[in-house]
Amino acid sequence: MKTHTESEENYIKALYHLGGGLPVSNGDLAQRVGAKGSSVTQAVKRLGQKDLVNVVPYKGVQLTPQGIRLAKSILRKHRLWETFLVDKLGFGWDEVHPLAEQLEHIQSEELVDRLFQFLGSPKHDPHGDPIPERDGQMPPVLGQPIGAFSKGSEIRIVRVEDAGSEFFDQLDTMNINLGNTYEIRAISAFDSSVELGSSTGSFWLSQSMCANIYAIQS
Amino acid sequence: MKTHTESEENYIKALYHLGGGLPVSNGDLAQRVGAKGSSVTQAVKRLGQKDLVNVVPYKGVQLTPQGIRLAKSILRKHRLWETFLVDKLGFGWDEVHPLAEQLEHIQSEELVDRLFQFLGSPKHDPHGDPIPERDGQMPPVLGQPIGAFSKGSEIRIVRVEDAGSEFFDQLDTMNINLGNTYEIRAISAFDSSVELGSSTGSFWLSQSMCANIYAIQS
DNA sequence: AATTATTTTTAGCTTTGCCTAAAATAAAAC
DNA sequence: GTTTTATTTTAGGCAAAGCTAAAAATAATT
Ligand SMILES: [Mn+2]
Ligand SMILES: [Mn+2]
Ligand SMILES: [Mn+2]
Ligand SMILES: [Mn+2]
Repeated sequence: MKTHTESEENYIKALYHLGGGLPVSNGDLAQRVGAKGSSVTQAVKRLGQKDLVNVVPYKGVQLTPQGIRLAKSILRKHRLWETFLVDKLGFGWDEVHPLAEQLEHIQSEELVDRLFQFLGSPKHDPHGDPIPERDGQMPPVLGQPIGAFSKGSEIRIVRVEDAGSEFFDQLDTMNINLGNTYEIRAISAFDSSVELGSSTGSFWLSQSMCANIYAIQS
Repeated sequence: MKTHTESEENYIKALYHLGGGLPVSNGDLAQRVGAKGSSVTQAVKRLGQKDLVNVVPYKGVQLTPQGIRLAKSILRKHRLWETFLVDKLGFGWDEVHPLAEQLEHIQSEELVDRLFQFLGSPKHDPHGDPIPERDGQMPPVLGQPIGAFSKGSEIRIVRVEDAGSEFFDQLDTMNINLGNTYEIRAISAFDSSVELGSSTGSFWLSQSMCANIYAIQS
């Protein structure tokens, strides 16, 4: 198991996020990692030499099985650190991403294993995203967008999309957290907004908000 | 408050360790960071441009006040992470240094502050080394080498030198830990080894071991 | 003081990783 | 089926960070 640079790991993670094993275009990758297309061209060339990706010029880049393994191990670290930051250090879930972006590159199998144990062997991170297992297996991606439920459903929030800090601020303002349960009281025929009810009252959620909040029947 | 590369930070930390603010020779610095002299020459030139050091060619390199501030902040992070790894994740004190060497470069004031709190505002790390305060103040460097105490003294182990993994292994084998208390039962006139006694029995410590273990009268 | 030995710097090269601008290719429009 | 547009790759630069080998400066010995 070789050692990789931070840049390389960020490319691998971006590729996994965009394609999950399928080919990704130069442009999309450039956008994701925040670099110019020309930089991406040479970056993936280097990754190809390390057998982490397959490159077909003008066509696209694709993770190899080893690349996928690496991507998952980085994602595992990222989400474990996010869990640590929120559960143990009390960070807000909107603050942890950039920090995990750094911490995910710390190299130590032992550290990851111990962190995993210390956190109580979590299956999902503070946003409800699945934390890859040690062997690469992925826990289920939980929930459906709130808009998918019908009136009268009892639901529990299990996941939120990473839709930017304004979105997280809105969640905090509305006191919406993972684990909260609501009843779907009404669905607007006009703008598809949804009225959620709980013991403490009820409130309306815009269609945009609903699309980024995932729940399961409870 | 600019952002620095990992390499730069390692140079700054090495300079602080070697000179603590006083001039350091190119050779000593090269040895410490594990690079060749020529690499060091340009590295310190870069650091000089950032006003972190003063360089006098052929004479030596010296940390500026800003350099010292930075060095302390890195040391603070290093020792806080070591404390985390030992206290919370159960690592042995011989294993944590290389990991802290990576973690010390994570950039976030907020993270350091929260970690500090989470660990119970520690003043010393798992080896008994002082953890710099937020403002740069240094807690006292505790203890004297065991060889400095006289027969009959009641002592408590408060610090150990970082003298390599074999040293730590020996400590573990002998079950010597920070906080342990002993009575000095005898001091060999032949080889300066020391007999330490406790409720569970007694044992002899070589002069080399004694020189790397620090204690206070208790 | 002159010579030798050590240390430090310079010069020149390499790799990673990013950039801009120009050329080449693929996709879309006419 | 050309022509135009968009995407991708090449070419050429630059900075950080390391290296080796040669030159220069300092320190140590005769
Ligand atoms: Mn990252
Ligand atoms: Mn997450
Ligand atoms: Mn380090
Ligand atoms: Mn320490």
